[in-house]
Amino acid sequence: MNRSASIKDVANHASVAVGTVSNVLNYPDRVSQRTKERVQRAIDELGFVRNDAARQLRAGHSRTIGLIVLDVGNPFFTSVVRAAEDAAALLGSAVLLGDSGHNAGRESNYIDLFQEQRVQGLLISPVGDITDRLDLLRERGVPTVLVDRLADQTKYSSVSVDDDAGGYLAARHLLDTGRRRLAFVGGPTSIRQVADRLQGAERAVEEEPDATLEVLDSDGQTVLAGRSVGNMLVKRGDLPDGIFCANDLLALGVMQSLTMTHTLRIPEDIALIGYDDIDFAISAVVPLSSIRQPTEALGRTAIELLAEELESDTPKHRAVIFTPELVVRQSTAPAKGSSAG
Amino acid sequence: MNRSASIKDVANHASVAVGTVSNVLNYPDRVSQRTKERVQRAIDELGFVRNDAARQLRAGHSRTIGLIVLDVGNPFFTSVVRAAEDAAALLGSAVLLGDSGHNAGRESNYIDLFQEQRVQGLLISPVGDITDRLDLLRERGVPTVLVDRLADQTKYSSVSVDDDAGGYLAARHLLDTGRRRLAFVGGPTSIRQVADRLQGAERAVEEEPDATLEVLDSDGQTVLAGRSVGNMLVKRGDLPDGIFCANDLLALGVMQSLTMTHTLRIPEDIALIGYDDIDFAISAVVPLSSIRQPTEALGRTAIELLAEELESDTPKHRAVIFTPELVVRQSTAPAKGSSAG
DNA sequence: TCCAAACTTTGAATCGTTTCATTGTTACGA
DNA sequence: TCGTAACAATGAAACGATTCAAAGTTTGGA
Repeated sequence: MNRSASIKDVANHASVAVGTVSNVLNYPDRVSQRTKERVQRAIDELGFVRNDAARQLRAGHSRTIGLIVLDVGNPFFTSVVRAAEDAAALLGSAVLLGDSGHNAGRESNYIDLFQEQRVQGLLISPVGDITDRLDLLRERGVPTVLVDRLADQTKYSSVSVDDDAGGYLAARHLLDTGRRRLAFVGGPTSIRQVADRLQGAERAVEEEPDATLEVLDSDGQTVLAGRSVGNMLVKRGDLPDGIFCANDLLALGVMQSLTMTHTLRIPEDIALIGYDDIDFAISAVVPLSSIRQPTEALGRTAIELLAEELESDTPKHRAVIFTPELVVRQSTAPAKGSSAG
Repeated sequence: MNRSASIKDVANHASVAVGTVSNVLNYPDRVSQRTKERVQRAIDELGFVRNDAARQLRAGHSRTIGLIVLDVGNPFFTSVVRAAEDAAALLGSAVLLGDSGHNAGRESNYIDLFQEQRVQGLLISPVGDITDRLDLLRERGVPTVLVDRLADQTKYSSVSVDDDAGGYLAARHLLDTGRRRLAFVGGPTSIRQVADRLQGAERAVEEEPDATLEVLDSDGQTVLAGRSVGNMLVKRGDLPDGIFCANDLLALGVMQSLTMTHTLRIPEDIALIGYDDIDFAISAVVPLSSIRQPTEALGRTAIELLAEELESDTPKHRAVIFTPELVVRQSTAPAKGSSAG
């Protein structure tokens, strides 16, 4: 209804010039105590709130950073988002969050929106290969940092996690606790993350001459898919003694089907390790060992890399790759008296 | 680096007036085909992108709606957010998302930010009682709709879910499937939602003279808390034949501890029903019956109520209360030949 | 050929803030 | 009393898009 108060209204009400009000807001040291108080009172009485659009128009840029993730519902991204928000707050910037939901159309809409908002920069976990679009952004002076995706380092900075190392960690842990007949359960290896984790696991297994690794395909990355694989194993017999699942949901499914038999025990008969360390991992029937990704570091570092690009004019990009972390719980406790290492 | 192109640059490049460029963008029908094409070419060549700050300054308001939720990681809110975004898109507005994380400070920061952004309106699931703050917003002409919280209808519109009805649904379902010795497992009843669900359950139990309801307090709303309660029950003996948990995590915990004994069967010996219908409910060892909240409807309706307030000058508020829905799965299958209803 | 109506295009004014050159004020030593 | 340095306050210009009254152009009937 009644248009909100402007800096001009405040100036009139306090009987000062608009420039003075602006100084009170932005450079309090330049203003005398008396004036400051008078202006402050006017601000309070009128309930004045800065109009960010006008600020931004004058400044030529906003104080916001765009962040587009593939799925806010995914704990991995939720955690990244939170860390990014906190890191951005330290720089005095706010984060505009967009959820593409793995949908290129939504992703594109958010990029449009953020461009119109003149965000300072963009953090994005892209749906597909949108380097063309990002190249354009770069030309327009919108620096971009790729999240959870390795980038052409001559063009972009990026933060990602070394999935090969994660796979190695998981398999190595199974081997270290005495297991030798390993199985890898994962969705289609066309998913880069799955392929990398498998590759890392193979690398570990090759270090032990007497160890083997069987690859079991799963129909998706869900609890139900894991349960099918588990049921298949139980029916088939000839069980592995250590199972590495490409994510925790699969692992929980496998755990359900194995424990449902009431004859197989975890970890005594079969050790089980997942990936992602979701909240549920610790509360599984048998607490699930897992590989934790440093999500907070991802979010924080993404903002820091963006800040670097904003500060320097020399376009020097960096690809920061984090190493995931092994989280040991009961599901991989050593089988026999062998030392836990 | 190179300041991005303005509408003036486009006008020069196409040899037309700025007003014409604006018309091409906003009222294409007013512009001749020839001119339109010329302007469009200039736009493409210069890579012109509208400056939203300038638009907004002129328009006096933004085309964004603020949405502050308690926890984006919570599937309940994730779903609400998504629905709100889609509904807002239909109105040509974008949603600015803020995650208060149950923290009043963060919440306040977001309100400040959104006010500076001159959002058209605010949807909020408030941390505590911030009606003072919201009253101020209302005076300043920022309509607010409360989400998942019943509001003073003379002042605000709100969307919420009837937890009493949900509790009734759950308990009634246990009774309908032949159970008579019921137990309610929930965190502190100081949480309104928990208290309401319990109250609804009590209402249902009172309808059956031979039914009883035992209330079991839990230490929080987690899987682990549920497991403690389950373990306690198993140790104690004298088991109920139907358990209603105030949320699915508790129910999954209870399920774990009961099935771990390998002597109790769900649903034959004890039926179990949760609340929220999280993704995991369907993939539990025994698929979990639950109460589903209409999250999409919540998000959509919140936006619609806001739109109503924006359109009419008469401040007429509405409190829309949704009724949750029973989702029957195996965990509450009828105990004995009794008809499933 | 002329006129009026319909259609196009123009460009100055406006939104609210920040910036900054200019003007005004104060304090103090000479 | 004067001069000047330090400090305060002023207000016009600028940012980029939209609006709208006014001016310009086209069309077609008389």
